[in-house]
Amino acid sequence: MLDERKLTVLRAIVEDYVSTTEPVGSKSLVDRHHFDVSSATIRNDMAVLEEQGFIAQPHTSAGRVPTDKGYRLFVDRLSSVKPLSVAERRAIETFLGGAYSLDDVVTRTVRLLVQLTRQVAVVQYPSLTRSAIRHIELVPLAPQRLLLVLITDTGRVEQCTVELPEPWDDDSVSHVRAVVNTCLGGHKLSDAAVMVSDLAERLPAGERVNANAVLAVLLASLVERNEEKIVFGGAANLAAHDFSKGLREVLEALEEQVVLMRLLGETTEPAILTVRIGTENEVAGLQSTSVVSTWYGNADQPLAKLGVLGPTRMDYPGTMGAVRAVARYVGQILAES
Amino acid sequence: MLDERKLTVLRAIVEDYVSTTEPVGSKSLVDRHHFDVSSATIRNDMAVLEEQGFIAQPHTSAGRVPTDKGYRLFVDRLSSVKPLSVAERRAIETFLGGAYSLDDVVTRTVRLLVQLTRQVAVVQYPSLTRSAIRHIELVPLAPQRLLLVLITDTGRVEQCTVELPEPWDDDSVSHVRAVVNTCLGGHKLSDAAVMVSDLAERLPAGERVNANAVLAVLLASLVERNEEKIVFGGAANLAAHDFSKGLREVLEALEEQVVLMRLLGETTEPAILTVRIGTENEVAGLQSTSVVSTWYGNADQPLAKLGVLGPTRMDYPGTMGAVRAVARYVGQILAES
DNA sequence: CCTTGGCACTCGTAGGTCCCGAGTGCTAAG
DNA sequence: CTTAGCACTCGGGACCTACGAGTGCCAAGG
Repeated sequence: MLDERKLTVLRAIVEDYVSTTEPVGSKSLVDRHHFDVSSATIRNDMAVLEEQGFIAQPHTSAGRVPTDKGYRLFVDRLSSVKPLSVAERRAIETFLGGAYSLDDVVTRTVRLLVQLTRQVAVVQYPSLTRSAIRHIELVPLAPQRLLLVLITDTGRVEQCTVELPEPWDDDSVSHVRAVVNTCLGGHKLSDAAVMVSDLAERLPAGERVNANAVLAVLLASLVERNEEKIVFGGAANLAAHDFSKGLREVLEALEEQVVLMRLLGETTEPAILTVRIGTENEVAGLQSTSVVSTWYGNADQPLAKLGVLGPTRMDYPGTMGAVRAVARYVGQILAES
Repeated sequence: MLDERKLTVLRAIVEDYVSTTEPVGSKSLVDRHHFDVSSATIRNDMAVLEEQGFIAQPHTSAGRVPTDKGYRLFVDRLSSVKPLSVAERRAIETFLGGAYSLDDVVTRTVRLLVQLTRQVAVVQYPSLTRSAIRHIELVPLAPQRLLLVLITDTGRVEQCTVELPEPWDDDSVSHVRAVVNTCLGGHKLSDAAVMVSDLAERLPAGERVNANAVLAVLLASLVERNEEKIVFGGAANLAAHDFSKGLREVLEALEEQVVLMRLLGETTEPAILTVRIGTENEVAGLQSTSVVSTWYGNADQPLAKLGVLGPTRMDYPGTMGAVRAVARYVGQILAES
């Protein structure tokens, strides 16, 4: 139903519109891309494309603009991910290589994506439950209060104060700390729950009450509350693309943790780029934006997701290239540490 | 040179303009505030106020708008900080009371300020150098690499990986950890530098090389790099106030750590509210905004600064009230833990 | 010297009209 | 199926006008 040329026309429309921001007409189309047919023929093709819902005209007598469905077809069949230049790759490598902690890696990743795509970047911290316990530290604050610090193998450091049912001396704390670390160290946080009963048996009765309180907080509050940690950057780039009215709406959505999570939530398989275009996006207020996202981490062990958000009129091949490249490097960097 | 009534007129102009967003004329002024003089008299007063540079007219024949100088006079002499309502105070108390970690306190503080003022909130983490060392943890990652975790009495937890000149076994690590903590624990980070030489003497020669590497990183990199940590929120509120052109500029500035720091940098004395209006602000790109900021922490021991940023046309008394109240509660919350 | 009513003047905004041109759809011929 | 030709549409810019809020000034009165 759509012959080769019509697809080429659609691709040309998308490319022109993305680069000029203006509805593209049949005439300028034949000029810019040297089609060997006349503008009238292109007009006929465009009529068909419009009938099928791939393009639309904003005003009766203006050029055509791609619809979400049109972008979808473009992304699926008419374009390929654009690899980064050598210079860009080297820039990523050196920039991310200089990171000295997980926080730093994440912050730099956001800035990198913002820089490369000139859009909004969203990066999730490695999932807690998918991480393994590297160390658990208990720092006494008061007789019945201590600071619980969890360090994972992915570099996350989460803290939480715990109120104890009974007073505790330093020796008990040290002992429990040692036992907890030998028992749970190296295990995934998602598996830790089942090992707790086992752990309690190794402790003298006098230490169990408090130890249980600590473990309860560790598994219930600390992990649950911090499981999803996510940051974004590049909001200034939204102001450039004229979002007409929606800017405030978009900014509001971005500042909601929950929304950000849902934004990346649909990212399905690891190592695959997910693209959600306009209304495909379920989040209200972001239906005039597109999201390109993917997992990062080792192929066999995905850690979390990252992505880029911009107007539906975005450079998909370029954005996809940047997201893919950055995700790979981040996975690499984190695997080393 | 400015009699009582002229000041009242200025106050009325500021208040009207802030609430209506529209230039205010002599006629509407006498209506809204029941002056017992005619509009002609007010006009004369306004002419004087304009001559002195406190107000200006956007177009030849429009009402008057306060200048930065006008706002300055208003803040200094014509208004007083507006205390929060009882309901608001209670809301602050319960909301901040539920925080379980420093990160959480800071995040909640930002959201609170955004909520209360409907503007942009900026909150600094407690200064590292002003904090005392509560605990230092060394987690071996590899024979020649370990993770250094610093926990301060203000609840900050900073991490950093350290490359060691020589391989280290677990016993050495434990020993050094113990010595470091007994020597440095409880001392201010700003004082820690001088104690390091003392510390080295307590260690066997074989452990000194690595211990020195760790301490160097602790004092040089970790503290320095993270000394200033600062977050903001409420960017969506900028979109509401029409910043005409400058929105992008403002957003860009806010995303720069350095700029944020300079923004609060001028906040002078603890317990005093600092207000910087429009061009008083040195940061380029934020010269059409005002900043209300203050220190938080105990009166005798300020921890860091927080503030609110908005258009010069802002509700100063209300904003100042919110900033002051929130700063007090945050100081209180952090003092407890 | 301050206040006030009166009045002419300014000028930005809103609404209306006109024209241009890009872009379209249709038709008839190749 | 392609193409040239042509009538048609309609958004946007240029231009104009009327309106009215708001001003500055002046001369008279307290």
